[in-house]
Amino acid sequence: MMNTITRKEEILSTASRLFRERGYSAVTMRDLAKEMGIKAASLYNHINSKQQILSEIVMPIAQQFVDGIDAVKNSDYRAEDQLRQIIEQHVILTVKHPSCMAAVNNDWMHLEGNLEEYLKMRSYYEAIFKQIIEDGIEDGSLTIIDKEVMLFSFLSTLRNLYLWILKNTQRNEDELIFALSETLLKGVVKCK
Amino acid sequence: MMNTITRKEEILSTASRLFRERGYSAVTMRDLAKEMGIKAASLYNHINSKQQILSEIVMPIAQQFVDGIDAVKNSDYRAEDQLRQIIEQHVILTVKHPSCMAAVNNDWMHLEGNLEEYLKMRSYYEAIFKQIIEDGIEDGSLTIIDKEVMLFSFLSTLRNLYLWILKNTQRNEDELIFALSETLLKGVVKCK
DNA sequence: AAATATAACTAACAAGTGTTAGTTTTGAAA
DNA sequence: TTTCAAAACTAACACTTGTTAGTTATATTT
Repeated sequence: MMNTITRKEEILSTASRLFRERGYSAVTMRDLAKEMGIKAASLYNHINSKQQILSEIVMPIAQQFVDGIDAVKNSDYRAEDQLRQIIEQHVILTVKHPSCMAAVNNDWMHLEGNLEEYLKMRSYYEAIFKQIIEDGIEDGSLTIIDKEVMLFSFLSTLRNLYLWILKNTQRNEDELIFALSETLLKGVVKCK
Repeated sequence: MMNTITRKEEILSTASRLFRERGYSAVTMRDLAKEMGIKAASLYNHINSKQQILSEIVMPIAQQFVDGIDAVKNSDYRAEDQLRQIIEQHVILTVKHPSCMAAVNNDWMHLEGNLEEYLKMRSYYEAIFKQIIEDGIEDGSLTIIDKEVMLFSFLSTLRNLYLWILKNTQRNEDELIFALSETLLKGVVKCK
């Protein structure tokens, strides 16, 4: 039980970086191998297919998001704070796996065996997110102009987070969580 | 001077749809041809290369965004309303060309001859956007927690707009502009 | 009807694709 | 030092890629 990085993990992390830079289809097994200093055929000692690489990058992250939003939804916080927790969860997972997040957002359509399962998880995540928004409307803490637009705006910003994190590596995680929560929840115009 | 759709325009619009659905690299010239009911070689009577198709989809839209934000910046409106105009411009352009917007966002890295030019336009656009935000801070209309995060959040939502528009074809354009402006500018939490 | 330009076609190319089979190297356990 | 499994290698496969050359069909103009 050691903490060493296996060759397979190395493949997954190199692949996720290349997928982010060029997209899944534009990365060949020879590209990936060259980046690791080996030959393409050698990759198959560790993985079964290119498809499997994508699945192993995307699916575990998708599962973590589903588990995370379930935990938030089942917590005793009020809706407004549940939204803050969702933001926090996004920041934490994205800081940990920025390139995997890119694949989740941009390369999911190239999943084959897991496509249906992935889409179900995605719908489920959005449905719970929407329920939390509706809870907030009901308890009176949210002024929603349009709850669909709000959901869309939150998800857009959160799904793009990996780009922000790759460009601003130096900045503090807690600061980001705070700034994002304030910006998304309270907006940017001074209250009158 | 007729208003008929040329075969080349047909190629560009079919290609942009396929690029949106599968990504540039995953769409072959044979896929594109089959979608149009012809053979791949026939495409070359109208275009010079696959690369050129991508350029002709991405570059004109990028140019329109640059021109548009210049017009906004040079207008006499106050910063807060300039932000509303940027949102409006995004909605209008995205409703008109949703699949092109997808290519601008997701396939720009596969530009070859125009990559540098594209990146310059993108940087320029973001710089002007940032200036408008700074104007708003200076004139006191914006309470900015973090202006970088604000810029990021706005751009993330606006760049994803094509997804919203493709899913909500029935909804009114002006309604969307209003809802987006309110959500992004004023946030979602009730003012105290 | 003849001529012409446009746009389709078939066939093929050279290069690149994911993947497999079989072989050699490597490095730790015996 | 020998043994042996893990992981690298070379070579090749069947297929797909963007693109070109040369030819035929289509439809408009003369």
